[in-house]
Amino acid sequence: MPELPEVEAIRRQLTVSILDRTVERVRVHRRDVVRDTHGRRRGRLTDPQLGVDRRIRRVDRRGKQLIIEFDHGQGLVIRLGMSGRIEVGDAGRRRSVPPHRHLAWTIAGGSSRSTLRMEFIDPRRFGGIHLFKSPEDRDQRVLRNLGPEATLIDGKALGERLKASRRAIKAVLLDQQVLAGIGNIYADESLFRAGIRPERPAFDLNEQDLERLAASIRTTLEHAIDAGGTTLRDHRLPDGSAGTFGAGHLAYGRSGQPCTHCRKSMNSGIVAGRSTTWCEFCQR
DNA sequence: CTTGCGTCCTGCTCGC
DNA sequence: TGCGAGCAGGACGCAA
Repeated sequence: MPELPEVEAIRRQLTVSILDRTVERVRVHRRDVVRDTHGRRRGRLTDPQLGVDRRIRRVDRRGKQLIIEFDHGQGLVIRLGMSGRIEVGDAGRRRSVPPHRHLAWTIAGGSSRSTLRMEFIDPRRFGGIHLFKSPEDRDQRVLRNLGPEATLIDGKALGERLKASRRAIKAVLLDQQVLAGIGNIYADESLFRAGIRPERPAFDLNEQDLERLAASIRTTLEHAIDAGGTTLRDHRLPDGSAGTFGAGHLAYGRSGQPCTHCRKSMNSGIVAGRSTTWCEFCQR
């Protein structure tokens, strides 16, 4: 589930807990979730690559990927896939090991703070961790094909990205090369809020449509970030709390329920190969 | 260039 | 109550 808002909410919490702290050790419980700098799943993994004895100097995000950079320039690009999450807690506190925990970092607390444990957990394993050896390596290799951040898009830039595409607008919004960060939930939410049908060909949108769509993408994502994202099932913030934006959904998951605008029943079907919910009357 | 499909996985929900 | 089918936030690769 993690789309941009979920990952950004995770990033903000992580910044508070782990930024500027030093990694003491790492345990790899499932090495095939990690891709080394050659993109291989079974290459050698070394402590320095995973940040041991290094200070965490940046916690960033690009689209749906979380980025942790250490003070020697190496770092991790974490993709959460469908079911991935990052958990951070007090290392001293004993508790049962969560199932599907693939990596665990122990992070020093410094003079007056407690030692932390940060874990990567991903039951379905659609997610994974890509190692990079420098910020340039990260941008050129791991994050190469990502479009501009969805939070920053405006109507003009969106129009340029769509060009004369005949693809359904929803398919285009889901394409990370066009726009980075939108997934199935926020595609439906943004299109509903902009009053645009998901199956409409991208080239059919005029300037005004594009402005409305770009604006609804930005505001929908902002509100979702502030709510900690949407927790349908798996998404959790690092401290274990859930995102509450689900209560604010106007489209996603509301099939058969009344449209919040015209009160008629919301439609659903498959668009761009994904389950899609929209209002037949309010979206044109 | 497109779309449409299957694939990678686990686990939850629904209908019989 | 039990069991299997279907479906899920994502992203690839392949065939047509």
